[in-house]
Amino acid sequence: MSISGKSAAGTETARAEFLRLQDMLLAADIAYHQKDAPEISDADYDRAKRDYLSLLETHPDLAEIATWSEQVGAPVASGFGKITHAQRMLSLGNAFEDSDVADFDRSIRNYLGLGPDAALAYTAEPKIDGLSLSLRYENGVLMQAATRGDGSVGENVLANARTIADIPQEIPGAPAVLEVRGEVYMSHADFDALNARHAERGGKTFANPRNAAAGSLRQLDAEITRARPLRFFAYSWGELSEALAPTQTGAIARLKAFGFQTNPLTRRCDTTDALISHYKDIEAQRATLGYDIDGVVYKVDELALQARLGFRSTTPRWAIAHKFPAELAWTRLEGIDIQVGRTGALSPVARLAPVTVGGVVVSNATLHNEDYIRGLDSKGEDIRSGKDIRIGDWVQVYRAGDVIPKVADVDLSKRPETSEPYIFPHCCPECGSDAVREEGDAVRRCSGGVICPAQAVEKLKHFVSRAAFDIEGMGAKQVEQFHTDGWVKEPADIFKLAERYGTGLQQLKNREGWGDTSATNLFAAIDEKRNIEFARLIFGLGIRHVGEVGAKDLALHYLNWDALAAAADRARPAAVAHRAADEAEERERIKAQSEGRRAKVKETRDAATASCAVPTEAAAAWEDLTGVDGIGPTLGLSLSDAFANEHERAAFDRLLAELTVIEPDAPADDSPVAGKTVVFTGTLEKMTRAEAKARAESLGAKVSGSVSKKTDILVAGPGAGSKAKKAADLGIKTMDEDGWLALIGDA
DNA sequence: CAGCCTCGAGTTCC
DNA sequence: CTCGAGGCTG
Repeated sequence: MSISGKSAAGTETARAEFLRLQDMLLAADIAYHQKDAPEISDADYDRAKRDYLSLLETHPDLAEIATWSEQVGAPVASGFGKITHAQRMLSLGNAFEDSDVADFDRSIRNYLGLGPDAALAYTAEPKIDGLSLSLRYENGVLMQAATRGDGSVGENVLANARTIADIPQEIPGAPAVLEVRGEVYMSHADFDALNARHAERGGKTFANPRNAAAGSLRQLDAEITRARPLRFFAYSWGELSEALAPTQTGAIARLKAFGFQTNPLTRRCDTTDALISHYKDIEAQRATLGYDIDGVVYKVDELALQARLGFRSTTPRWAIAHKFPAELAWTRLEGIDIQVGRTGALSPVARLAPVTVGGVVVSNATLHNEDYIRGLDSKGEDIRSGKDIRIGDWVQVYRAGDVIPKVADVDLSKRPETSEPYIFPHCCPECGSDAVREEGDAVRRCSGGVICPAQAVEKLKHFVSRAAFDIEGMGAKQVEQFHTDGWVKEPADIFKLAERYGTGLQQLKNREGWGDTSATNLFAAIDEKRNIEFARLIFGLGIRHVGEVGAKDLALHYLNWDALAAAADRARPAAVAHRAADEAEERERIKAQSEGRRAKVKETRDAATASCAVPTEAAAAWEDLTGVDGIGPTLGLSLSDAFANEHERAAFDRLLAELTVIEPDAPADDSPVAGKTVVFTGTLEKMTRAEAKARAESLGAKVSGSVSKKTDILVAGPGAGSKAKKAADLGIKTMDEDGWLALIGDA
């Protein structure tokens, strides 16, 4: 089935062949995704896909009649280029209650140092339920259209954005660089018409306008997007070569003048009461707006204040989304399954009679943990007026944040008489080991450790996941298959796959789910990751409490594997002593409680530590480890345990033998205060303490509350007292607020 | 030592 | 996206 002809006659043949392949792929997708029953073998599917794509390459005109595109789950080699946002596209914090809005206002006033009665204006606008899009204009010409992606890197859907009537192609008189952000959405009327059209032709229909908009915007063929009635509201901006206006309100007016649609329900509000009242207004109009909204967004109006407030790790401090109450649905709870996670956590999942909630059919929902089923929260307080959840119950389901299905409530009047309280298993459903719940812990965990196959599989899934080794073509399914076969028991085995089983690929090729291409691609993808960044390696190990951020912190501190392993080894005696002290303290607490007296915490800890005789070297290594920003005793202990466990350590060594670790660059110092420890004391007149801290940290400085030997700079305002004196005694560089601002170039 | 913020680990559906 | 818990700040 090789196709190469480009002659006129060849083109006719190519066209027919193209349509044949397209039908085959579409049918196979439907069979696979909707009926869960593949009609052709994966090898045939792979071959058809490859031929289809190569035809499309040799005959670009075929794009006009192309309707098949690779689905989610296929290798990421989609037709869209990656775009790194000049300014990150963040999400918003949420408010559900009026009191959350009051908290939002209070924390802003705190941060800015404003009293409760000082003037502070906000804007309020409907939150459109669509997809956000960032449009970049250079010298007034639309150059890029990027989806949000993970917030840092999105996809360029420029060709598709150009087909949207609400998006101007050119903006005369725009700043040299103008990034406009807003929401792509589909109106109810257009959505209904589109689905009717699709249904008529026997095509698939979309579950809701949001999915329809998302599916339309991500078409590889812009002509398909053109036929979809997408719209766009502008509400924000990214990089700008010049400011649009001094206020949010003014900036939105400018965007409107540039030719964008802006939401007519956007209002400026002077008080939180005005915000809430506008929220109620919008909520009342919700059904007649003609498009989906899921709440109201509040923003600080003054842009200078927005700049001062800045951002937390994932959300701006100056904006919040006040969400409408979630849609609810009732259905029957048919069963409760227990899943075993990577750390051994047993999580109950509700199996539900399928029900539509918020435009999506839901048949699974999380039940969180043992206590949640019983009707208790983490503090042991009643959350469902005493009602537990039982199999057979009529339960109320909603999608938390309009995404994750949750079981919220139970209808006791419909409870079967024969029903009994659910008994949470006390042993692991996968390996049979005891499942224990530690004091004060909400989760029950399988104690099987290395012998539990479920934990092993989940650890492997974690290892290949996006933030860890990110091995393309090796997803959950493949990991499960390889593990069942006994080919991959631990991460190191992944790198031995080709050598052990791949000669000629014969064994793999004959398996279900594997074609020639996918096997070759997989081995290439695996080889690619033999060179791995140190932080990804640490994260990939799956040590409890060591997540993406903790792994990065450790990588930056220790720089290479040997240093990390040596630190863990050296600190071991101190780690053991720390745990002994913890346990002694726990025993003392229990004893003190039963004797009705206060626990002697400090004495107990000291005694326990003393009896362990920790060498100074170990104590120093432990101090160094737990002194890393964000690394405390819990994480330190967990790390120490992993390296001290001989099974785990041997597995680490086997893995390391397969890899070349890319070590991080030593921290750059492009700012005069990078890496310095700074203390602020006295009254600050040009900024609040929170602001000063956030600004210093953004420049790579560490801000501390007290002066010590480690302090590099003391910034002393008027009224500085003991700290200034101590700094003088220690000979620490001291400056006033202006000196600091000059140093960091913020004068 | 309490209260905040961030992180980790869990989850669903497309 | 949410919850719980770890770590840091005031």
